[in-house]
Amino acid sequence: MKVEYKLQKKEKNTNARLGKIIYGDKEFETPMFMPVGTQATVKTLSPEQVKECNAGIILANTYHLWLRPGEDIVKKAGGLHKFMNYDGPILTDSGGFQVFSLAKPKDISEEGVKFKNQYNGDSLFLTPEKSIDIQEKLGSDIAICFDECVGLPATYEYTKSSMERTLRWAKRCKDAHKDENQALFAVVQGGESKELREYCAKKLVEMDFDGYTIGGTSVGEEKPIQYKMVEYGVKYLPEDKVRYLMGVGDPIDIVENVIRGIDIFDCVSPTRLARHGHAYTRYGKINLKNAKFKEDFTPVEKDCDCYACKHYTKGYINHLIKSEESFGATLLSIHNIRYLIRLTEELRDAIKNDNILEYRERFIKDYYGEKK
RNA sequence: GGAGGGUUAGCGAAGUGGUCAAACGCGGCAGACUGUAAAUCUGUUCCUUCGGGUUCCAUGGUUCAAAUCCAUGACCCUCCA
Repeated sequence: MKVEYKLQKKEKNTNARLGKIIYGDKEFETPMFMPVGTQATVKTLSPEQVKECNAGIILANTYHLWLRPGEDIVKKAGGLHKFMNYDGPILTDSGGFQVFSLAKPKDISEEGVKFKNQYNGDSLFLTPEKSIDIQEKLGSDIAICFDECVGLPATYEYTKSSMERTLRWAKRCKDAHKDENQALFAVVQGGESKELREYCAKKLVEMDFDGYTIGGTSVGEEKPIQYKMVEYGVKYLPEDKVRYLMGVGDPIDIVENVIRGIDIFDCVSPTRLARHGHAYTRYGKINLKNAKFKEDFTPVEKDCDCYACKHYTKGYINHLIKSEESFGATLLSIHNIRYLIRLTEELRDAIKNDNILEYRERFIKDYYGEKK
């Protein structure tokens, strides 16, 4: 089902925006956080648990589902929604991040990117057309143009030529894309360069996509650089189209980038950190594996409304994580996802009240201040 | 009663004269993690006032030097009576 974006309100003092994603008869407010479910599952959670966190869109991955179980099988199953039993909107990433995380520079050509199947060693070749074909077969609601996510540091020359190729790939994706029920978003690249980011954004807007994403961040850059990349990327994007910052999910980064005009975020960290025993809290990140929590029979966060905080204690979760019981990862994933979604809910309120700068100040004081 | 084998750090287990404060695994204690090659990875784990000190069942011995060789004892395991 094709999603639609409506801008509702702009915050008075910043570029922050309140909007909504319309999905059939359902509506989801933005800014929003999308939980990541790479392999057609948000790791350790059932779709019911994901929804209980008040999640809207979730993200799945073209590359992984291409390799396993294969897009034809998902299609045969009735599409991604039926396959994984999720009736909310689903976005598929194009495999562009895997160009960064899995492929070597020599594997990338104008035509596409060579991969080695990690499960059986087969040679694989992903192209813009192939990525779109897979995403159409998967039946996601939002497809992403195949891009190259460039790691940092990178030379200006490489960043420029890669970005130009990403633009050509975006055109090929648009030409290949046929499914009218599926939205297609394009990725702004251009590394740390103002000139390249702005150029890329303008060119993509000329091609006219359903939404735009800022890519090439969350690759290990310093925070101020990330914020600049977003500012450059967002500047020439149309107001009536949704803006998604790919891979970003550190709480402070969500606050800072909402202020800069981002509507959607995704990040693996709430679920990965959960599996590794960490929890986000208003007063910073805590490691539930630490011995000091063994006899702490209070919830992870006392005023959190998530299932884990309503029913379980730090001491119990410490026990589960130390015993490698998967329920520990489930509880912390629920908490961390709910934490980030709650953060976006608070940011939406701040936009409604035109006091997002005050919100940021309070957030930083709490999150990075003296630990309680 | 006889014949073998064994006892090493919190646990399991290497090491069989010097390069051994002693591999490795587990456990413990910490740390990292940003469009998921990640329920993974890294550090650390006898004591220390960082000079050093005290270890490899116990005691005695051989040797310049012993976890390693010898003697005796304790305990454990297997087999034979």
